[in-house]
Amino acid sequence: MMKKSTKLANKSAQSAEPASARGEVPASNRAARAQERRAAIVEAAMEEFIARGFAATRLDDIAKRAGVAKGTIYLHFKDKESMFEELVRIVIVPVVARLTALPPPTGSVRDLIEAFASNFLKEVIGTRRGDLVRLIVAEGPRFPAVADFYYREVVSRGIAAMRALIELGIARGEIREKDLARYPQILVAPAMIAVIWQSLFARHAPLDAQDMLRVHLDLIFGERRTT
Amino acid sequence: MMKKSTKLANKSAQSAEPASARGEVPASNRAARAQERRAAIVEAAMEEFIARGFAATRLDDIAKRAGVAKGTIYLHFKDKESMFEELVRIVIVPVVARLTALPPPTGSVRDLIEAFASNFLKEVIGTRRGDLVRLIVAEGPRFPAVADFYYREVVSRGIAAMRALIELGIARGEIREKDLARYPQILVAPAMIAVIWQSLFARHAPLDAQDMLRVHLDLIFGERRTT
DNA sequence: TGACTATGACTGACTAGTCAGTCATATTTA
DNA sequence: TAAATATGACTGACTAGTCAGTCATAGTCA
Repeated sequence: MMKKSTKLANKSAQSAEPASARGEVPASNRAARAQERRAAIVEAAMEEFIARGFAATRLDDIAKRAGVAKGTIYLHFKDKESMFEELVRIVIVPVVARLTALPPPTGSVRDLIEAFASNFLKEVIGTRRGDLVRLIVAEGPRFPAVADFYYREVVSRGIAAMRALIELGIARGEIREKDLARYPQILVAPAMIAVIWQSLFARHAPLDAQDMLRVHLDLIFGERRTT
Repeated sequence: MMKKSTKLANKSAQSAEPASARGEVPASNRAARAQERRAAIVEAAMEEFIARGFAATRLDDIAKRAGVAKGTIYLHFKDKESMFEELVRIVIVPVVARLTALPPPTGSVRDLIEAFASNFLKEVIGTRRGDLVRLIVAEGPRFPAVADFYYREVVSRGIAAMRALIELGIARGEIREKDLARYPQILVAPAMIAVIWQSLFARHAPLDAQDMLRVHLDLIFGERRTT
C-alpha cells in the first residue's frame, strides 16, 4: 500500500502541477481517478498550508476543499507531517526541472540574467509559488527535511548556476565586481526580497518588482546604453 | 487534601523556577516582583514562539520555562493571540528606539552605511532578533496586526532612512546609480537574505555575512581604494 | 513594635473544545 | 461477485482558557 501510493505519487506529480480536476470527465479507469483525487488533495493542501501554516491547518479542511473524505487523504499520505514534506517536493520538482532546462547561452550575460529575472517575475513573485517560498522560510526550522531538500534541490543549484553566469560575465568583461562570484546571493537577494515583500507588505506599499530588478541589474552591469 | 496538594505544588513550583528569580534580590515589593515575572514570561514566550511558531507553541511550555503557573500568564495578557502581538511590540520597540538614535552624519556616506551594516551584523544576523524577523515573515500573513506594526515601525522607517542616505550619497557623488534611491530595498536585501540564510541554511553552507555585505557595498560605491 | 486584617498576585486542577488518525461500513470497479 | 476504494463517524490525546482557593506581603491599629 505504501509502495503503491508512492508510485502513484510520482506519476501524479506531473498532472498535479497546474489546475486540479474540477468537474472533469469521470475518468474511465481507477488509476486515473486516483490521480485526480491525489492531485486535488495536493492542490487543496497547498492552499491550506500556505494560508494557515503547518500546525494550524486542519486535515478536515483540506479534505473538504479537495472534495474528498478525510480517510481518503490517508490512502495517499502517511500522515500530516510526511504529507507536508512530500507536498513541497511535488510542487518544487517541476519548477526545478523547468529551471534546469536552461535557455541556450546566446547573447550577453545580462540578457541571460534578464531572461531569468523576467521568468522569475512571472512565475514566482506574487504567485502561489512565491507563497510557497515564504512557507518554506516559515516552516523550515521545524522541518529540517524540508529545509534540506529545498537547499539541495533549489538553493544550491540556483547558487551554482548564478555563480557560473557571474563568472562568465566577469570573463567577458560585462561585470566589474570580481568578488560577486563569491556571493551569488547578492544577485538573487532583491528577487527574494520582492517575493517576501509582496506577501507581507504589498497592501501597504506595492512594489514594482520588475523595475527594481532592472535597477539592480544596472547596478551590477552598469547602466544600459540602449533604451 | 486539596489544600495539601496545592501547598506541595506551590513549593515545587518555586524550586522548579529556574530562570528569573534565581539568586536575585527577592524584589522588595509586589509590583517589582510582578514586573520580573512579566519579563520572564515575555522572554520565555519569545523563545517558544521562535522555536515552534505561533500555533504549535503551548502556553504550558511558556509557563514552565518562565517558572510561572499558566494562570499567571493570563494576569498579564488577554489571550495567546494578543500575547503574541504584544510580544512583538515589546521586543521591537527598544530596537527601533536604538536605531532612531542615529549616529551623527560624520564622514562619508559609505562609512555611515558601513557602520549600520556592522551594527546590523552584530545585533541582528544570527541572533535572537534575527529569528524574530524570520518569525514575523512566517506569521505575518496570519497576523495582519503584526505585519502592519512591523511595516509602520520598522520597515517604512528603515526604508526612509536608507533612502535619505542614498540620496546623500548620490548628491556627494559617492553613488553612481541614481535610481537606487527609488529602491532602498536593494541596499538592504543582502542583509535580509543573510538573516534568513543563517537560520535556514547555515548548517549546509555557512555564510560569511560580513564579507558578503562588504562586497555588496563595493558594488554600490565602487571598490575601496584603501585596504 | 507586634498582632491582626485586607489585598491581590499566584496557583493548577478542571472544562470545553479541537483535531489527527482509525476502522467498520458502503460504494464502485473489473 | 470479489476486490479495491472511499467514506465519515468515532476515539483519544491534547490544549486554550477559567476560577476557586492559597498565601506572602502591605497596611492598620493598639
